[in-house]
Amino acid sequence: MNDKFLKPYNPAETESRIYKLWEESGFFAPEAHPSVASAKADNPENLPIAESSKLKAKSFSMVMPPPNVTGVLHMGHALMLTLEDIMVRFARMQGKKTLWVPGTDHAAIATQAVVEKEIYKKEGKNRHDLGREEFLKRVETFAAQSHKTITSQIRVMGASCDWSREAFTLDEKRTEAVRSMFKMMYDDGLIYRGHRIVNWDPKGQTTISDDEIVYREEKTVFYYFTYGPFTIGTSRPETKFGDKYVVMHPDDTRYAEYTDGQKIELEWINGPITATVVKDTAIDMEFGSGVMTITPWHDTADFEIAERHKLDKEQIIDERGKLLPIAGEFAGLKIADAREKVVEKLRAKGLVVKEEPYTHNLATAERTGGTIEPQIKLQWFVDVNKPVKARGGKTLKELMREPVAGGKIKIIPEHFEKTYFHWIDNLRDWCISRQIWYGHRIPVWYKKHGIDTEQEHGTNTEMFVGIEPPQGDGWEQDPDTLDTWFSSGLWTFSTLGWPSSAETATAGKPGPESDLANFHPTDVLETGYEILFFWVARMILMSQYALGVIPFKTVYLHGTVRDAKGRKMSKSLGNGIDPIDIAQKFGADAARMTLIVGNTPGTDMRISEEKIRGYKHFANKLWNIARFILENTSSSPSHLLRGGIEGGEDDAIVHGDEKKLLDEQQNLLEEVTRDMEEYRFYLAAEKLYHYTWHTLADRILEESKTVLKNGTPEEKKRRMQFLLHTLDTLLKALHPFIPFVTEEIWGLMGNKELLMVQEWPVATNS
RNA sequence: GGGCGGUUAGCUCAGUUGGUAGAGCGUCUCGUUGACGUCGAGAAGGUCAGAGGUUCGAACCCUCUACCGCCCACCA
Repeated sequence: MNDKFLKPYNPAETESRIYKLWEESGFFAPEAHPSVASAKADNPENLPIAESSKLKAKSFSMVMPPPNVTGVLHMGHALMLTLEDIMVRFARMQGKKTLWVPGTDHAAIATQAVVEKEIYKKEGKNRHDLGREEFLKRVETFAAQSHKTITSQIRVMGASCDWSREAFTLDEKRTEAVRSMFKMMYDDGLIYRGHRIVNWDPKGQTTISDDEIVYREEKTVFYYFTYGPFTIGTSRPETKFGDKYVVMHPDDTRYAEYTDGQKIELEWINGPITATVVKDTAIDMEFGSGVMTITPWHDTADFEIAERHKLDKEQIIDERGKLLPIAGEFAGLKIADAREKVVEKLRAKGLVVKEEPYTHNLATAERTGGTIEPQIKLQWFVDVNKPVKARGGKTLKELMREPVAGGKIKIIPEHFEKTYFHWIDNLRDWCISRQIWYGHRIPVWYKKHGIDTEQEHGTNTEMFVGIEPPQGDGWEQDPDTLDTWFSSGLWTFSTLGWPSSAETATAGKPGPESDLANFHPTDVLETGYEILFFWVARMILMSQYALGVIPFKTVYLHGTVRDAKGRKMSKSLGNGIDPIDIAQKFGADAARMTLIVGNTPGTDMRISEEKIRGYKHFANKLWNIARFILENTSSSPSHLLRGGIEGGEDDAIVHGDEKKLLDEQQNLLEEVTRDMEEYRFYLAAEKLYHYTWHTLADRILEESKTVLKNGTPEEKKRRMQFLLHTLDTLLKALHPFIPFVTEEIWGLMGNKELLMVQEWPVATNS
């Protein structure tokens, strides 16, 4: 027996050494990367398991949700890595050709916001002070540093991913993919440019998507003003300057005497105006006075009414949140200041009817906290309702909905499918342009042939959409960048060689030897439920559209990791538990076990250091079990003892007590295997934990003490065979969950091959 | 306003197709230092949120109610 067993298990001394061993073995890579002829990554056929397994031809693939290069990993990442690594190690031990592609996400707006904040804090400068080029340099430096930290942290957690295929959402290959996709969608008429009302974040100076909005409850005042013969209600007096349409429901008997299109002279904020009556069913007769004026430039609902009736739209507020000249004496004022002053003036004019307290939800930007000010802007959109010829005339919405509705994609837990459908059914066109600098610049170039009347590009501008910049002089690239989810939507196939591998193929089918052919669709997509819409839906959209296939067969959604009190872990609360810290203190195995046991999919979980400490003890318990077994079997030649279990000349073990114990063990393993195949890792882990501690250690080892002391030579031998066999088996079964300590023990037992590529102890169907 | 989830032992949570409730931690008692930087044996502790229904039988299925949480939403 190795002397190491005389001391308690020491994860800190063990884990990094073991990871290195794995990484250098080349077994993380299922086969040579098409573009990398690394000596370490070209030996899949040497996988001991691949030789013997009937499942040799099967593959298992998964892409890692790329962590944002905004800093460091948190517990949520640790959970993700653990779950995925369990699936991957399980598949590998089943003899499947297993690929797990790691990567990181440039996370456009999130990363830019972090760097901007940092620069402002240190130097008091904003990005415009630095200029685009210099600023991007800073972001890239930060991202590179962050990338380095993150990839080393992924290793700490024990993730057995294929580093030879690592990707970044903003690297060269992914850029090619993004541009190809943009062009493809543009050529299909799915991407268009238009004046639409968008969510403008005055603080971040950019457009954001509907999904990046968070609503905050705000107490304000609801005003009733006299507007000619009407009383109108509003919570936003400062936008009312341009209001020249007064809208009511066509069925409202109170206003039956007014007709659609009727002109009315009335006194308003800055003097007399002519208002036009509009009848529209969007009006809620019950709310306020049943009459409102509209501000199409700064309100989504108003914009839609204006579109329906072809009304004029005027901008009242500028991009910085200040009033424009249309506001007369109030021009240049900030919204908050203007509000009071406008009310004051109206009050002086005797036009204020009443004021009442009012609570509503204020839209704010998730990243910057700025109050969203809707604006009409020229933006790029993805049309989700336009039939796609190449896909049988189905719309993107339908392409997203169908595979989930038809069961081709299974979401775990199932109830999220409802949420998914609800989201899709309410989906509007996706605004993909962002006025930020960090990200994929929109692959569109403009050339002016004259002066346009508008500040933006108009009819005198030629436009070029392509993968490479156009030839010739005078072309200028669109200054905007793409929504980060546009590039992450391609992740399942942009990481597997699309579009270049697709080009070499015929009839739209990827070349036979490419990663795309071998590994796409991927098997599982594992991620947090909070990005079901952002990401999962977009991946389905992109893959269904571009390749005509689903991106993955199963979506496993995990919950949020919370602190012991159930609060979200956050920097501002300072209640975060650093997974790397934990791994150093208790071992990555302990952290993994804590994150898995009892953690059902889609449900939030709480963790605390005490919990993790408990699982550190588990690793040590296993360590001592091994020590006991090795100590008590070392007197006999181990090859003799091991031979017995498989039958052979000496099949003593299948008799007597050991037979019962073996059956019990086999039943447990079959149950665990079923749990693994059906994604109940929380149960599998718990059952193995329980068996190890309370069946093997507490019961079997205790009984064995007597047998080994007082039994006949035959009984002793049988018992030793059983114990060694059990240790072998249990190490294999526990390996996906606690890979480090099991690999370490396995090695100390004198095994030459790595545990990570041993065959799973139970035959499986999948 | 719409949708979804939760409510099970002091705490954190399981309970896979309905068969009179389980784990971890904690608490209490006893025992252990020749596998165990400790471990073991045992104990206490739950009318499974409430009400009604289906069933031979319900934590689990159906209806309603209460409370908590989350997501979505353009009521000016």
